[in-house]
Amino acid sequence: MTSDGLQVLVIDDEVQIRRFLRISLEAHGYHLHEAANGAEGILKTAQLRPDVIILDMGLPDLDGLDVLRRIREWTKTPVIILSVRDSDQDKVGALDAGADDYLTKPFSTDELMARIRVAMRHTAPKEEMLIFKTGDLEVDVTRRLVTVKGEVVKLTPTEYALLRLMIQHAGKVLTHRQILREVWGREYENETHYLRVYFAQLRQKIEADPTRPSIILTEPGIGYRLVTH
Amino acid sequence: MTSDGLQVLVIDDEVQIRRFLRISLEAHGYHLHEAANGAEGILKTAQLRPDVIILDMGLPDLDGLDVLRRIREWTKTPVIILSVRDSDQDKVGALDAGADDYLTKPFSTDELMARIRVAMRHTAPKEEMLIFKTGDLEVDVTRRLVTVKGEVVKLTPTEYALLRLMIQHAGKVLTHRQILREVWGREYENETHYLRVYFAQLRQKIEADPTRPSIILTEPGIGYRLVTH
DNA sequence: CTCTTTATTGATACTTCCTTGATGCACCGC
DNA sequence: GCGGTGCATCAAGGAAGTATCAATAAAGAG
Repeated sequence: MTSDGLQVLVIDDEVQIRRFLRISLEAHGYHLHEAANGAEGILKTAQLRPDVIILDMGLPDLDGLDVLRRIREWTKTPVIILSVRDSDQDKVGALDAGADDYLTKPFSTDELMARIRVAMRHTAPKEEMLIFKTGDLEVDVTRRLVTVKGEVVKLTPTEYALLRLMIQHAGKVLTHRQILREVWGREYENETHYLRVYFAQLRQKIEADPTRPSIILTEPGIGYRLVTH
Repeated sequence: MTSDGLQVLVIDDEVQIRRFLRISLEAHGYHLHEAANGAEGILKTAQLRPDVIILDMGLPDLDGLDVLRRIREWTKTPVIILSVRDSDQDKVGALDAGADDYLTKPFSTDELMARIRVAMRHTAPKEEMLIFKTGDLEVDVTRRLVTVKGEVVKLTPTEYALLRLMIQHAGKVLTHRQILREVWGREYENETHYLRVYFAQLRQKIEADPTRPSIILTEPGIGYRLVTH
């Protein structure tokens, strides 16, 4: 379970609860933000775009339900309610107002963590097609598929890493040093011969006329550059 | 809130509970289906494609968790767990196995209804691939049935898990690491030898010419890819 | 418990890729 | 011209990765 970098916003006025949640959440690899009242919670939701919101119903300024409704006006970010109130009315009201879950205090850390994971699952991982194109070359980064004029081209791991790096910095000149460091590692910084060999191989595979490169250009004495059309 | 025509499948062996739920759910406009044990539940899930499943953990034939896992092999239909057990372990186990919610008996009708509505909100209107085809290969994930040129092929549990993973990410390259982590577990991440053995076996069973694979391709130094024709 | 199936481990032949050196070309200053 | 520098290309040997067979250990069915 890799929860690294996932942002959680806790909206709760009680310092102890926030501290408690900070310890638990950070132990599980989440990144935590805090808001001590409803207005701040709404503001930070808009600013930070968290992946999950944990909302206490008992806030000093606004009613928890109002906060939830304000948030639901423009985002579907999962909201997990914490509350001391255990009545059906409260639960149904919150859930129908757009909450994704409702936990009654006192709650167990493990259960909260599990329910956060459930909420995370519901945020659909938007799988966008990352396809880079220039001239006849097409690189589908999500599938690791390279085609030239529609024909699939087989690249070795190193060749692909090289092309990938050039695409990542398309248009910019990358120095010999930078390329060697990124693809081979710091200790290969002076092996400029590798570059000659591999750029030659790469051009052989992706350039229409390898002797007259149109995609990856040589910047003599500096490095290489992948052009964007 | 129009819940007309929405299909709910209740998997529970207790007649009283089923009757109770029938009354409550039909009063709210849902259409209810019943299954009295785990096997029937799995079968009806595949046949009826309900919009929500209510699953009791205490079934006569199978463990509720096993039923959940079987269902989760091929569909993301929301599952709400009912259970007499209230421990963190049970809750966390079920939620991490793919459940969307967990209610402890006795529960209130209103809360269950509200949580069903939440589950309904989460149903993404997305097309699921229940039978995967490529070339001569056909895999029915709801029945765990694999055929090549119409002939049924017997796969071991591990072989099937491997094939299913590849299908789930059809077209993409899966790294050795990813495959090992998903099929065998995190602690097997470096046992690349397993991949060799099992992909060889799998190809023996599903490829027309195992020496010249056309379905599962090797990406040397990276991993494997299942092609989509 | 015995028999059957499946998982794991080892050995070996094979393929692909990386690394390295040799060679030729182009450009520049002297 | 001449020698130097940087770049492109080719090819060979070794290193790393892969396919396959087979034997043993472990797990599951009856």
